[in-house]
Amino acid sequence: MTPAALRTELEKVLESSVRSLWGELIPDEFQAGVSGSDNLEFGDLSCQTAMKLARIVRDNPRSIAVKIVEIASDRFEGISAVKVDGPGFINFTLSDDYLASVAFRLAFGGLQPLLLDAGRGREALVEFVSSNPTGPLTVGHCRQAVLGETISSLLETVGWKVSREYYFNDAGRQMDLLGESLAVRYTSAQGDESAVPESGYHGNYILEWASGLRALKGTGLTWESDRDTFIGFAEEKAMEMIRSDLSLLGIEFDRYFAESELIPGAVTEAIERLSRITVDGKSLVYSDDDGSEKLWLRFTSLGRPKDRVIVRDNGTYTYRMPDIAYHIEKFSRNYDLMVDIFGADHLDTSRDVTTALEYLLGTEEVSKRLKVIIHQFVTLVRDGRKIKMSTRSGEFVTLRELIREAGSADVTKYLFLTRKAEAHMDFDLDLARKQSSENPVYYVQYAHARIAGILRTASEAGIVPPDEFSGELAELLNGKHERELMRLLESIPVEVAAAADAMEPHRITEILANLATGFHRFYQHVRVVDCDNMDISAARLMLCEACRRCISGLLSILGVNAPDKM
RNA sequence: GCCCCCGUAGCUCAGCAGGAUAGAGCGGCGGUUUCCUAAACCGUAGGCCACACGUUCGAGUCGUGUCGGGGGCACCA
Repeated sequence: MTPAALRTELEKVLESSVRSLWGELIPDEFQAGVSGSDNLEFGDLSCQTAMKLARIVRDNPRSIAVKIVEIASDRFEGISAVKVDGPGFINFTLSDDYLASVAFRLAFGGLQPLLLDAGRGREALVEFVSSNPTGPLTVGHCRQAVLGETISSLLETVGWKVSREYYFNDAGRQMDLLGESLAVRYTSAQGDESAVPESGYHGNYILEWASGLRALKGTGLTWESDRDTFIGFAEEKAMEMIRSDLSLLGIEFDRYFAESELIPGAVTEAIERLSRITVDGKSLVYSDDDGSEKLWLRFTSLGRPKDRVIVRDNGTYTYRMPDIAYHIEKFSRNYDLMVDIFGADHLDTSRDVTTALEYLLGTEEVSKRLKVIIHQFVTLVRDGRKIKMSTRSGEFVTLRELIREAGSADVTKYLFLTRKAEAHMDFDLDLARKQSSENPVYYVQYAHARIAGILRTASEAGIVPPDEFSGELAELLNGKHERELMRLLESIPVEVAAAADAMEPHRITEILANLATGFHRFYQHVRVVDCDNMDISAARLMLCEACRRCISGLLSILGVNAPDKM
């Protein structure tokens, strides 16, 4: 039985007991929740349902709890003791046999087979980074890249089939500016910056592109007659740069989706669909009376704060419109779940897009299938001071520089994932560089390396973990420290599934830290390799292996190495 | 102007669908290595969970308001 199944089973037994006791008093939606207890004296699992039932069945919670336990107690599986405590908590103690069997399964099959198969057979599309090809990725993109990748692999771990997609704008004004910035650098022999348009791109990487372009095409190109060459070359170089930045984090996208694929067909169609919708007798799309091509979307009729321009005077689209078309396209691909990961600067836009989609596709459809995660920005801290960043001016810290300064991609990824997405984050470079106990990555990796060391020593001593589960194995592990560790291991699949469900990867770093602490404590109190007690050594070795596989499995969700030596 | 996030130990932050005595790391103080990695472990001090009101058997958690801090938003994307 998996930890998830045990809890579900327990809840079912409790629910059916409650219904058989109080029948029609109990509402249809009633559920008996079982959760972990944080205090050992209250057992391993706990149910608070008696308190919630007090008012419905007009009895005191304690006597309700006692009644439930009386009729249900012989139907609990994997439970060795049930007790009513305090005001009416029902507390369960997990049986030694069950705990040892979970550890055994972890040791031999790893974490994944024990996870709730929440995503089985379903497909998800995760869109992230989606930075325009105008230069190297920055610190902000780095946080998003790490979040998106980790959410993707977290979903995969619980059984989803995940596609990672990168949407980029290759058709807008920014690409013109980029091309022009390149043209200026290309034309002036020293790559004189003064001529670069003020709102253009000033980064030094454009100098390298310029000399690359001169090497390839000579010096005869001009911005006036070779616009497409400049823009095309810049885009190609920028995408190269971005892919290589992403590879530093071990990220590969399944698809790069270009905005130009949607223009004009899909966008025109989306505008038509929107203009057919009327709210309070007025079409959602309207134009000014001056005869220009400009079109507005009447967001105020949809409960949004402002109407927005969707087509400019010159016939080009503002950001929102292709994005709406892109989302319609994504919905048509029939994913069960679409996740958008955006920075805080996209909040307003993203809500507009979501609102428009709700009117086009139905509110329920959108809220069921689209999940938008907005993450707050990162501030870099170096020598105790915050660093200012801005992309267009060229004063920014790139993802590449960040990883180099932090010391490794592992540290960078892990530190980003110690905060929840929606919290502002100070990334402390000085802390990242410290190879000491202050740095949480090393704490976890050290636990893994320690276990690997034990396994090496054990194998030299000829001790191997048992290859099948038996009641004797559980008896060998009935010590206090063994039990505590098994209890911790047992809770991990449930917590990982919950983290995946909530799409909150920062919980994984929490779980890892707890697991590392649990193991270090065990290690301190219990000697594993002992040639005078081969049976007990083998059993304890199995526990070590279970820990090791959990740690490496969780680290691999984060894309972080699990070293065998440090 | 509109919107978002945060306010929990000296510092950086967890706290999973409201539950039993509020947690971790770092820093402080005091301990633990004839033994599988001391990058570890154990103990200890340190909290009106910003404030007020409300919802209820019960609030760090939910609601409203106040105060304080951070950030975002334009026919850029």
